[in-house]
Amino acid sequence: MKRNSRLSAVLHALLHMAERNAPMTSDELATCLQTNPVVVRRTMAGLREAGLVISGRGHGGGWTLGRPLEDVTMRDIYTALGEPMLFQMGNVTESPGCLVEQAVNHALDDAFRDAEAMLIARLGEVTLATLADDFKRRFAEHRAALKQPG
Amino acid sequence: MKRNSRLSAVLHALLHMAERNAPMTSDELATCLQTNPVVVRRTMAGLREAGLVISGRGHGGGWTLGRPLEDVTMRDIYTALGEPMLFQMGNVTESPGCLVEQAVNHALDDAFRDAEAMLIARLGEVTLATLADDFKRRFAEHRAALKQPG
DNA sequence: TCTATTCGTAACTATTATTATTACATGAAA
DNA sequence: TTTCATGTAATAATAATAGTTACGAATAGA
Repeated sequence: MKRNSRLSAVLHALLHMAERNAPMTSDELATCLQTNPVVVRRTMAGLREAGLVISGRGHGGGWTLGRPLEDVTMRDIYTALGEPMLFQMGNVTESPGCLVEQAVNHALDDAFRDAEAMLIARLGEVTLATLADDFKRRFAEHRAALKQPG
Repeated sequence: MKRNSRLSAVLHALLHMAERNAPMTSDELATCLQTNPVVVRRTMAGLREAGLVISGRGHGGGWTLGRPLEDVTMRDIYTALGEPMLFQMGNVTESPGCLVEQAVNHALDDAFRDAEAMLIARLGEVTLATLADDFKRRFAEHRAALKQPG
């Protein structure tokens, strides 16, 4: 059931970075995300190009956020990742000669395009700050639950 | 770029069946869809269980539509296919212990769930008859273009 | 300068999901 | 009873993704 998880993985990484003042190394992030440091570098490369994160080499190097949490939406991240296909099901042929297939593709494209537009708009409404606040709320609840069990 | 194409393939197949009065064999459908007859049988099995198509064995056997075109929506087919995942990107962990990951998953789940609901609703609005009409329109246009070139 | 560290990236391997194929059993019609 | 066609399990091939190894380049500190 585990599919392309880059978007959620990246969000996860960025929030962990936000919790810190110092740069996080690819190794640390890889441990957080339960993956490989090279995969981290590969994924973060797109974000670096978009200015969302900054990387530094050598001693004290690693990954830092490049913009305030309020200024980065999930859509920005989606874009920086190269706008990967959101849908599992695509059309088979790009320019089908079969008119039956054209009719099918047209109907599906319409529906999928609208849903995708809606999804992307939603991604644009949520900033990293929103997510960080949600995390803090969960953290507070978690601590309260520990203090007052039962 | 070619992903799970079952929905479009099945629609394609059903419309070809609608154009005929006799049953179509798995081999014929496989040729239409540029795939393998066993894949056709496997895919159509779900539709048969849902009563959307009827299969017959032996001489004169093959696949026939089980309901009028007006009574079958794209959503019915989606359901008969076992409601496959529509989205490429899922969350990594189902019940993550990490609170950061919980916050991320929650936000993504919200957005994806809404988009999925919208898409499924749209699929429910389009019947096979709609698609067949669209095909006929395209066919008429195609013939007109052939008669009057330039 | 030398060394330890850390990213950057190419090349390769492993894993997983999907699709295709083979093989054979079952059922129906001529 | 022969021929045709589906039903389905088992297996192979393919493709997408993720993981690994290896090494170069840059940076900071001794």
